[in-house]
Amino acid sequence: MTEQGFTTTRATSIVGISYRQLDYWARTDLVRPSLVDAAGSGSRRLYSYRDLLELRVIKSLLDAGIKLESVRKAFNYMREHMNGDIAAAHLVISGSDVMVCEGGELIDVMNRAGQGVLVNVLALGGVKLSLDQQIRAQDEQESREQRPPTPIASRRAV
Amino acid sequence: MTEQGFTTTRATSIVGISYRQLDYWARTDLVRPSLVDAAGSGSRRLYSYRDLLELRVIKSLLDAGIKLESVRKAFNYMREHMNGDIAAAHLVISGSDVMVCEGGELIDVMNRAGQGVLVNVLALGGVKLSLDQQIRAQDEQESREQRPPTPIASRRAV
DNA sequence: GCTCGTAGTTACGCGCGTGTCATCAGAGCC
DNA sequence: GGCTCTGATGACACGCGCGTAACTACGAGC
Repeated sequence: MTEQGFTTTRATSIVGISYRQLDYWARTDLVRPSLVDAAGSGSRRLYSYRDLLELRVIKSLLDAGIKLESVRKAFNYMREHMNGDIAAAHLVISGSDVMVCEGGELIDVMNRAGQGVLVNVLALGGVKLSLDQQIRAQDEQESREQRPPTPIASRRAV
Repeated sequence: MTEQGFTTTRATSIVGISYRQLDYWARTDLVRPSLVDAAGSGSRRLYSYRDLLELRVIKSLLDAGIKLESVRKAFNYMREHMNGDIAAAHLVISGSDVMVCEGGELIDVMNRAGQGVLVNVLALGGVKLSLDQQIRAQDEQESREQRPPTPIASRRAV
């Protein structure tokens, strides 16, 4: 199921960002497609599920009002310190520090917030859930659009 | 003590931002000096202690990588919902929601983070503390510079 | 080999400041 | 009062980051 990888257009609609934004992020090394990278005009990028997860996390951070510059720093760190089990972890950003930690350590982190430093917390499990949900929704919609003949008419309505 | 209000230059050195930044914030209505606002070229702004507190909070948010746009929204809300006892409160920003709440409710907030939404937490007490500390430090330095004769020589060194 | 869709590229806009200079209020001096 | 001196405000142009619009170029699949 879910054929190998995601094209840029599928990625944009699943993650909820524009093509230009995704393109810009790829060019500026924020998230490069890990399956197939672009190789000159006319080639096609191909994103992995993991890539989508990262893209979704980034979108969450941006939506929460974090500057892209901070996001870049956070991901430079995250890429080195993530060993698989994303689901239960929390991403914590505090000033220039970034951490990925489990629920228990969270209380710890909150104490650091006492010093007058702002702390950002994002549960990665929740992000993964909503991403999966979105992928399923898109799959359904696509098969609904392709199987019943309802042919060109619906396309022209746009 | 601490004569009535703070001039812009004192405010910048206490809060730790540039004059142009403070000026920009005043012009764009982020933080206006509540004691004396500018009244044409040549006039002088005068900031209250409360203003400095706000400025410091804003700096904390920016240092943590929050976009100024989000900061503006947060303050529009905060100004309506702050009734004095800042010390024990936490400022919480989550997506487009802003809250000011006490320690107990924090656990509650952390649960919201489970949904895959990012949560920003800032302890206002800590901010106040470090602000007071900074003001004292500046006061001391100033009296050290003015009392002992060590006259023009030290100024020329610049 | 032709079309379609994606990548590449350039110019542009907006937000957030910064550099710079003219302008002007107020303090101090005469 | 009139004068200069100081230093803050106003204003305007500019730079950087983050995209977007619009157009070109090119590869893949029919």
